[in-house]
Amino acid sequence: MKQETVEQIFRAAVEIFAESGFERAKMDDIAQRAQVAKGTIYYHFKGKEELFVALMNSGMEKFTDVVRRATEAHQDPADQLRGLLRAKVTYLYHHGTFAKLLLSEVWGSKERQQAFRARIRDLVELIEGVLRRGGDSRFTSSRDRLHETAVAIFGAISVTVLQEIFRAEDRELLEGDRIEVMLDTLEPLICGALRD
Amino acid sequence: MKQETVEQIFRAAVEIFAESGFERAKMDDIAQRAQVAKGTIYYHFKGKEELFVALMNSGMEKFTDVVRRATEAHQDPADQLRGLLRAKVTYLYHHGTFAKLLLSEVWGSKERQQAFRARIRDLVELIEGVLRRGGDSRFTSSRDRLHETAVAIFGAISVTVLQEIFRAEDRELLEGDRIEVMLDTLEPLICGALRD
Amino acid sequence: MKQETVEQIFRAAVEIFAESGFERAKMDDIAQRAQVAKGTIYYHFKGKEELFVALMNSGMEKFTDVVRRATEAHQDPADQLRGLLRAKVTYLYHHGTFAKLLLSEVWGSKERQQAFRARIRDLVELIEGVLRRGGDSRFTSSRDRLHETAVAIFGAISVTVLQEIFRAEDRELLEGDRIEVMLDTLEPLICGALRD
Amino acid sequence: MKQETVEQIFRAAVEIFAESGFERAKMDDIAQRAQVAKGTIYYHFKGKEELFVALMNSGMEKFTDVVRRATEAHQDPADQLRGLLRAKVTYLYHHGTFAKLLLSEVWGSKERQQAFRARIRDLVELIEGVLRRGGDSRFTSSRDRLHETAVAIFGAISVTVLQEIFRAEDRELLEGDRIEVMLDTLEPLICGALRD
DNA sequence: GATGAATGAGCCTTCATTCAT
DNA sequence: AATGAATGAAGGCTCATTCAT
Repeated sequence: MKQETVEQIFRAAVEIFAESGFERAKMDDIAQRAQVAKGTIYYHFKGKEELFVALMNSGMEKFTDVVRRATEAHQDPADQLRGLLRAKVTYLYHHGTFAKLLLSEVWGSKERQQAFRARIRDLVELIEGVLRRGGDSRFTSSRDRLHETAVAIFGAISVTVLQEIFRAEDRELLEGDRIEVMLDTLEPLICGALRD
Repeated sequence: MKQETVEQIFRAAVEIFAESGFERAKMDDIAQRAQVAKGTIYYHFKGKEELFVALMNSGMEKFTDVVRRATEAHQDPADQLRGLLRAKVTYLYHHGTFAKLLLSEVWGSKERQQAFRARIRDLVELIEGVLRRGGDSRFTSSRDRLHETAVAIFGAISVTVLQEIFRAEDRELLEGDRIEVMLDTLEPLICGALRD
Repeated sequence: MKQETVEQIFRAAVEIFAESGFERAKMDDIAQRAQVAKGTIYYHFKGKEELFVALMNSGMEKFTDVVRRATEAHQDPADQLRGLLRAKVTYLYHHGTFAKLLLSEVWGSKERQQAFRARIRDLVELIEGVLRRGGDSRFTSSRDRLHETAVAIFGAISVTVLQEIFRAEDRELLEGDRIEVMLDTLEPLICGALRD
Repeated sequence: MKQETVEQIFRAAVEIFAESGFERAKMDDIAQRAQVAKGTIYYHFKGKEELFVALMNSGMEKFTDVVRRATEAHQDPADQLRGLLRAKVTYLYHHGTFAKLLLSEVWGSKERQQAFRARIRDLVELIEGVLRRGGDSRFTSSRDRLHETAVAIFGAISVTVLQEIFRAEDRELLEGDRIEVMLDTLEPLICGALRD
């Protein structure tokens, strides 16, 4: 069993889905990009939906892992938050194709999207955990709104990176130092959450 | 010329588009909900795309107006920011259908979506303006990252409200006081932007 | 609303379904034969299945009506049975396309086929009624097996006609007097049912 | 050369074909039920069609043999007819899966189906032979319609049994004495053919 | 202004068959 | 002998759009 084939399909699928969104993405295009016959996709995945879900789960898992590791590399909650921030921004900026999917295909009531949101919750909880540990060592008035705060931070980061990605696409270049600009922008905003 | 007919179509379209997203929304359904023949829609709009764009422009205009008025009702930048925040949160929470569209249909490279992003820029610039006025009165290191900060704030607010909307839908109720919770959560985060 | 279009589709569908059976029949072919766009079929019928069922119901209704009228034209049970026999044989022989469907698409457990069988039951009950009236006037040992007898008669007639139809197709001609041969063959067999 | 493998495929194929009919039957399902890889089927049979034909021939052969033996066990034509009747009814009732195929896959103009009909002709000729011998001993007006009569008898028996099978499936039980009921029903009908 | 029947390109999915191992 | 991954032609169904009335 060529694990390779599945890999090819996976890679092609991320690209096509990201370029066109779930609805407009054509199985034909995915097959073509993967250099595989259309039937081959259906040999490995039950259908478009399943392929997408598999993709998202795998993507979110990788993403969350990277962010989690960057977080756990530090002890101090403030450092953790900064590590998390940098990891998330960097990852999303360098996986623009995934970043677009992240914000465009989550919303909606279909199962697929609900499953997606469930995976995002893991990430939000990661943020929440850091905030909680940060808040323990000091007094925090928002102790009971940690979850909401984590969501807001998640949104701030995601939207900021996405907007930078579109900016870069318009100018047809990805500047490395834009990451630093985003970090400088987001850090004060977000780290305020530990001080309140 | 019945302006009424166009109104009916408009109202139906917002609902259908919000329920299903642009791609899944069917002209048939819009026609049915508007109690109009399908051909009638095409008599008034060039096509699905145009109908959607018209909708978005009108929606964004109303939305931006409300937020702008709430901002300009105050003098002090901090009050302005708080006013803007409350207005945006309240509006989005009460126009969940519009809120969903806002975050799900902006991303993508199609003209329609780019046009949409252009309208969002107005809103972001509104935020940016407040930040600028707030920063003028003090020294701010992020003076040159006002735009990025505004985007981040926009994202934080939008995602927070959207997540609350889904939460409410899961529990099948819209609690009024959730707005206060969101405000309490977002205010410290966002207003930090004035203090940095 | 052109009732005509539906008629065209109907006529084309009977032909195609009869030629190829339900499974092999292609919507494309039906559309082509009906000189209608494929979408038009779907505008009038929910799908292949529904089209087929509509067809069958309409076909069986017409068929049963003809047979019923031929039966009720007589008073004496024996005459009724002969009338029924002649009507059924003649109708099936002249509607070979329908006759084929009758025996090839009834068997199977799908809903469609069960619905079909339900319609056949009407016909069988018609036969059963004649047998009952015929049996009342004499003593009949098979009084309690009237239904089974009716089914057997139904089978004898249907299979006989169908075999003649294939015979005719092989020889590429439909001989009118074959009907008389079939009647002469079936009458003694079937009318025996009244005498037992 | 494992004859066993072919046996497994054969057994699985009968089941699947009977459950779904030729068209809906999937090679995948046959392979799965036979606990064999799909390729294996193609190693032993040229394709779906050939597999089915092999099946039908083998099935019809077995069936005809049973019926023939039951017929030849008697001397008197009337006894032969009764023996034939009992054998056919019993066999079909106990091989419901085969019985369904018998009536659903014969009709149609495809080679496969014509080949099938040729095999059925053997059976019909068996009946015809009995009738001829029966008629020899007496005077029979239907002497020249023996073939047609045999076909009618074939149809009466087959349809009756099939209808009983479906009845049994609906009630989810196979009653042994239903066979006697069918025999009691069919005997008078059929044996009349000898007396006319 | 409004209608709704008709259109047909487009897309997802199925499945018999092949073939390298 | 047997396998099962890969294939691709085929077919059912959708839906935005058109147009005669």
